[in-house]
Amino acid sequence: MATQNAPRTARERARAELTREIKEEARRQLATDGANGLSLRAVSRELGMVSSALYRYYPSRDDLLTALIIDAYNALGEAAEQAIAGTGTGRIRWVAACHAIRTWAVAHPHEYALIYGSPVPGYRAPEATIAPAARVPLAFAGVLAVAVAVGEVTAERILAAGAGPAGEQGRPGLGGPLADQAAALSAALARDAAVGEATGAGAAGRAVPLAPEVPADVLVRAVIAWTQLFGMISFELFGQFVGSFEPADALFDHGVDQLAAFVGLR
Amino acid sequence: MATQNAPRTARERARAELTREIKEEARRQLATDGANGLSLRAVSRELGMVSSALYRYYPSRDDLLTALIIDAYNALGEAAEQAIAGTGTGRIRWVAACHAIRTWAVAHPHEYALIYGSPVPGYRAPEATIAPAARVPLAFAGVLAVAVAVGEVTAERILAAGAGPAGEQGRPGLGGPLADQAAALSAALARDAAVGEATGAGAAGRAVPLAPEVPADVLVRAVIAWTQLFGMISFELFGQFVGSFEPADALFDHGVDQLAAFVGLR
DNA sequence: TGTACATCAGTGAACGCGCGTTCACTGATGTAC
DNA sequence: TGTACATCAGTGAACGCGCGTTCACTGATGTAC
Repeated sequence: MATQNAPRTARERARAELTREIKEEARRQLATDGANGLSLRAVSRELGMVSSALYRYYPSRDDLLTALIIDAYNALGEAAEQAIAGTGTGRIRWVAACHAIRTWAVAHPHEYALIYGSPVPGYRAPEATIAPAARVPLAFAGVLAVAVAVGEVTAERILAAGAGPAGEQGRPGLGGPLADQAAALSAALARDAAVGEATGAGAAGRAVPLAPEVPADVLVRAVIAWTQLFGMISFELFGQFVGSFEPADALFDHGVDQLAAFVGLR
Repeated sequence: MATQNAPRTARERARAELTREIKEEARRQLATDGANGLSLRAVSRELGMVSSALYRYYPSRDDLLTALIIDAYNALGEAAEQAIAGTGTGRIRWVAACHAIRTWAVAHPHEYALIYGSPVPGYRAPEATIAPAARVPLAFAGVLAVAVAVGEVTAERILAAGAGPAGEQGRPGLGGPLADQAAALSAALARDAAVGEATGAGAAGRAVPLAPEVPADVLVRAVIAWTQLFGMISFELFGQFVGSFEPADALFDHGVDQLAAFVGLR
């Protein structure tokens, strides 16, 4: 989508400002009442305007929710991208991205819940959310692609020898001390991986594979690490660690480290 | 808590039956409207009774929700326990539990969301949910404890040599080809692990460590695998895989296998 | 076995509440000439 | 620079809705003697 033009008139400036304030207040309500408790009336009340005035800005409650979702995906995506932007080895960048994601999530637990928690019943995410949602997976895939290109993925963790452009299948061939751990990919899984881990294309149809140079089994390991990252954050934020691993800092640091190694990053 | 006595009188039978029906209908509504949409009025309407009648069974909406949460935890816990009950190596039992958990989650996505999704805002889980919530982690810990006892955890993955009762600390000592992967635990993490991974004691205060014979670093790896398992299931059910790894069967099988190896189970 | 009383399930009306959304309106801001 | 008209932001009243919970009540079921 094209970038918003800078507001020219006073009206446009006021509109941009109020749009910002509406979302800000809505986020505040998200924190106290959750996504289902988000109410146009409450937002307008808090802003000192009449509820019907909000309809000049968002045609319905769901549209406001969509705006919040998009903002959240973008904020998280940007956090990850910025963490990666600095120099460093693939592993350092990977780990930095993981930490940036957690930091954002801990700072914005309700926005995190909005995008990674249980779906809001009755709400169907429109296509406009797809691209922002893809930023995080794309960021990880980018790190991986570079790391593979410059030889920063430990060879012994890539099975099936050459594995080439990872297309058809990554068959055993085994070898190395990690044999049992690095099981061969099933045909179905190799196919999924070949299509591209992190396209995020979703409803819009499958997009191009984004990291075709990354061997399928490395890509699959990255996906596993990706799910672990968000599993850990969700457990932390949603209270599954209460009484055991809390605060979760030490566990998180260790887990991220372990899974970076698991992916093969050095 | 003591087991419910079998109903003696017709009244008691009718009450047990209606209680069951109320929860059944409530679960149905959970599936269509989510936890926040659960309404006593709607439930009673569907059961052909007046809304106030429900208050003979549950003193408030939140109490009904609590009952559903407890049921869900118990159902999931039982699924895991039964999968484990069969004979087999530690690894086979571990993997079977993972699959049983996913199967249940896929079959009951809304109950899964209730217990592992974003917390219901304004709802505070009472203590009665703690024990049922602990069943799954306890089940995994049990598998692990047995596996360690009978020597089914691959030695090279246990660092710090003897590591003994895992109490004080699991210090490096490194060795083996997995050196970089099996990083030393930080002091904080070793302490957490020593207290016991899966007590689930939560608000009730920390319970006894449940697997003191399991080396701390193995326990921590198990926790990492545990978070990965639920991360993968949540991504599948909450729609993060849309367009890429769907259906997620192949990815799930592979991930579970990889992380069982990661834990050290053979 | 039969009666008297206590317990309990379910009724129906009512309370007070907040919600999303529509609509005809007023008055301020912006634009074309 | 000044006027005439068009655009747009915000108002206030109203619509119809569903919710949780309370309360005094009726009538059926269970219990003690």
